[in-house]
Amino acid sequence: MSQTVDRALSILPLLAEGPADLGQVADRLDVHKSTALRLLRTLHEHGLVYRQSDQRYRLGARLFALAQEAVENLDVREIAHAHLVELNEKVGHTIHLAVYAENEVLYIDKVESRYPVRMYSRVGKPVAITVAAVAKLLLADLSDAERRAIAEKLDYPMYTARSTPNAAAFLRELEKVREQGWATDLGGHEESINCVGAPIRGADGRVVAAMSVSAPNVVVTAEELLTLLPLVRRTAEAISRDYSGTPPK
Amino acid sequence: MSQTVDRALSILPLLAEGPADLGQVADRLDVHKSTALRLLRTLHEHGLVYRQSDQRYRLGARLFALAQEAVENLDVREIAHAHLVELNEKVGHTIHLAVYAENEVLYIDKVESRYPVRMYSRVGKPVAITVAAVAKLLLADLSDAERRAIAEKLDYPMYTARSTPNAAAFLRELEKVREQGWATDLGGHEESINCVGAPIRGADGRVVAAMSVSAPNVVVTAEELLTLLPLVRRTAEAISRDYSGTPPK
DNA sequence: CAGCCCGTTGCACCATTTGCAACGGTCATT
DNA sequence: AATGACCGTTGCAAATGGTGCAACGGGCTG
Repeated sequence: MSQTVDRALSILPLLAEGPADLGQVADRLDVHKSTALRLLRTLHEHGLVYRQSDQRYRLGARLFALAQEAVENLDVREIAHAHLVELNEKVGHTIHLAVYAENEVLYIDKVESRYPVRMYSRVGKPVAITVAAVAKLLLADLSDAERRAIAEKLDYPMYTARSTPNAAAFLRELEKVREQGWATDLGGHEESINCVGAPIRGADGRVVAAMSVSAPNVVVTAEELLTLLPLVRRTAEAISRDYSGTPPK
Repeated sequence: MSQTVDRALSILPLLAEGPADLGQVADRLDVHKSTALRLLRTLHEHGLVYRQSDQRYRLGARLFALAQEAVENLDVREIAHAHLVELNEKVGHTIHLAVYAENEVLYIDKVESRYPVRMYSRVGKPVAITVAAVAKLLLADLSDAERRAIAEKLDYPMYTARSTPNAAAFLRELEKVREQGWATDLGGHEESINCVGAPIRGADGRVVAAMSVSAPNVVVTAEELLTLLPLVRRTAEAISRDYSGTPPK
């Protein structure tokens, strides 16, 4: 809608591919060098772009700060965190929290091992959306039409032999997840890793986030992991209650 | 330099503070609502901004993708990664890799436990710059003037009793690190956690990155951790050699 | 030393953006 | 129910701000 801003922002994904010099940026944008220069300068002032020693431009550090802050003020995350830590203390395994936004599934919190180090793993990346338990939970809640539309647009990489192979299988899986109210990923992403997950719902019953417990085969078998399901579900429900408890002020 | 882009980008840090509606954005930018609307729309199209159900705007998911990709094509990171994994297999503890850019110290890689999950911990945040071993290494390499300028601008939060208390102490510590060519953080950030770190240098001898090994007291004492120093330094040197080996093409 | 390439600057023109005013919807008040 | 306030949205005319051009200067190569 705004040509100038549009051009400026187009520089970012371009630089995401790798550093580029002024000429390259101007070419790719199809504008005059002087125009590209001014846009880059503005981006630079805001720290979104950074000039390395060979004069080429690269993405800047401010992006991290922004991404970080974006995740920090997600209210679900804040409310859920204490519960996740508590669950982690009980079961010891890795806990993930994820949301669905704008066609992407994002991990927004993770609790691992004893000391709570936050990790935004693969954030923004094609997050194994076809196999991850949390992804299934989040997508399962969408309308029929949406699910189908998304399922068809996706790729179905065979991470392992147990990965979801195609759209039809994925839709069936989503249907199942929708009905049973929980989801698993049994070696669908990495052969030796299993997950169990449950949805977190807002006051209106819609799924606002999803959580999962992951553990490698060598520590607990898939069957043993499944015995944690009631606990996981109870935790998810506790978070849901907390979350819908105080109406958004 | 470009007013329109400047205004658009100013919206991002503004939204980082929390979601805001059109009116608030327009006020803060000191422009007409219709102007703010157009800017937000453009940001939205690029996925940097996202509209939540109550019509307010928040930071978008694309920011994560960009931050992710930004870190992915840092060449030091790529070169170092294999070495870090190898070291991790030997010592078992958590390994960090960090760089200094634009007045910030950023973690750009981490290897923890057996399966290599990447984590960008506290990326973009005030990274305990006054106590972390990697931060000391990176800052120690700056010029005298730069070090002093930075040291005076910093805050010195007392995370623990062993945190660096003030600028003078920090400068002394940097001097020491500079001379000995390695650094530690002995309970300066979290009481029970110690780190040893070493610098990674480019062909010109300047420090381009820093790495560290962290372990909790309960697993190894500080003295035991220090016995790893030669190994850490050798790894850092190996990375330095790899890094300066092929001149930037 | 000449030639080339790249980043940079000042300038004049005109496309783009801007603020305005007016519309329509939602919500709270009376 | 009706009124009024508030917020997001749109079309338009004015002019500000962005654009491409041409020219400069510095670094590198032949």
